[in-house]
Amino acid sequence: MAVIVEQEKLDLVDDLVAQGMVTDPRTPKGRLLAKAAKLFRTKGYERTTVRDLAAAVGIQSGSIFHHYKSKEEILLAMMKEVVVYNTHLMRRRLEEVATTEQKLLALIKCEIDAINGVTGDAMSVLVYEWRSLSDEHQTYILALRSEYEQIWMATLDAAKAEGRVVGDTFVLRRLLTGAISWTTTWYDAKGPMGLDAIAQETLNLAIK
Amino acid sequence: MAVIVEQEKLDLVDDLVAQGMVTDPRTPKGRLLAKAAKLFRTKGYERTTVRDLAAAVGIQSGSIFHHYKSKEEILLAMMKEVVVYNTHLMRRRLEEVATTEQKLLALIKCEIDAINGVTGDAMSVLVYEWRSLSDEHQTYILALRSEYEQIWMATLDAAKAEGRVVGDTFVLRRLLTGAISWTTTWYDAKGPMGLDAIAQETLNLAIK
DNA sequence: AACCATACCAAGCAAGTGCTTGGTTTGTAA
DNA sequence: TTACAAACCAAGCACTTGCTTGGTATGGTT
Repeated sequence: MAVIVEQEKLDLVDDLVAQGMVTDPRTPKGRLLAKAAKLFRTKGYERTTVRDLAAAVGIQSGSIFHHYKSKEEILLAMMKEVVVYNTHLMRRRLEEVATTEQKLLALIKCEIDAINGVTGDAMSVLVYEWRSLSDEHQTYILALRSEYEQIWMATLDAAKAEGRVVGDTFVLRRLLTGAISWTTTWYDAKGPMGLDAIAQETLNLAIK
Repeated sequence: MAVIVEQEKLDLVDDLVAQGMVTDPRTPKGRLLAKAAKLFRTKGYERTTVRDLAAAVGIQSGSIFHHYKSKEEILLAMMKEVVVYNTHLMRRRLEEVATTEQKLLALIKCEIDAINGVTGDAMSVLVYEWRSLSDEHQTYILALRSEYEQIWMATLDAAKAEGRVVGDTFVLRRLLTGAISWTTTWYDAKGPMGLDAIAQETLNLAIK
């Protein structure tokens, strides 16, 4: 089962690579992006120099600019691709379940997975480093995320209509965003609690 | 009533200033610290230069180092003082109520207030810029926060004992931390929803 | 064999960074 | 008036930053 799920993710990556929506992680450019995500997450974007990036992939600092024309473009590409990938993944996962409660759990699982799984580095960067983008790039990423957010709101509103949610769904979504984003700071893959358990506890907060 | 509450805060500041635990905001050093908090929050610590800080308070960049011996020491002092202040404030507020539910609401209100009120700049910096501290200073601030966290855990455990909380209190605290911290990114003082209303919604998530 | 895009190197530049230094002003208290 | 600490200036140093330039190596295609 877990293998099937993982296979689904790989297929999705290949799909998106074929459509030119994300960078192939097996190319030098893709490996640079992955290393950059890891460094930006642990050290922060500003504290990470292009020399750090170059050293991490084993090239000269100037060679970075063969792949990206500026440091900020690396940040932008990273954020763009992680949003695209997780929006597509979420859509697929939603189609696999029927009830509103299951859909809500699916959304929560997706987001917890996104920020603690393979895309965790890029997601953390997306959440915590957006101020390092130029104003126009911030606006661009925000627009990209709007589709993702609409899916969330539709599901929460459905749950509200069924009486499973009390209070304002708008506020609820933002409280959940914070709660889930924050897991990146404390979740320990080697700890006793798995991601599914955390997702279940989060769902318990959201619904009655 | 609001006036009394505000007066209580001012008295607390004076107390802590008298004890040498926080910097008097009416001194040049204190004003520098406040401006630094605002800049660090909006631009980020790394993106804010000592020349930015100096310009904000109207002095030369070199004069910064008369007050603090390094840029990082400003960050450290800011974090230290905001933790001390809010821990003391939380203690006072807890003494004013009796039931566990009231205590929990008091904690939530305190934290939401801390991150969106007068100490909001410094609190946001505390939450989102801790990676810019050296390792030993990170450890130091973490230790400072432990008392604060113990108060939270004691209250959540009491609520759990009363059957008002389901699930693990440890996880609950971290989910709440994230939810509340994140409000800094979306709360709008001019918006329709007040801080008390947000606190109430947050409490509704936490307890049955 | 000729071509060409991809990936990279070696060297360095212009701008900006945190911080230092030696000296000056200002307010306060003896 | 004198004494002195707090607050600040003017100038600049040593270093790091993102990025540029002109060129080279490699592997696949025609």
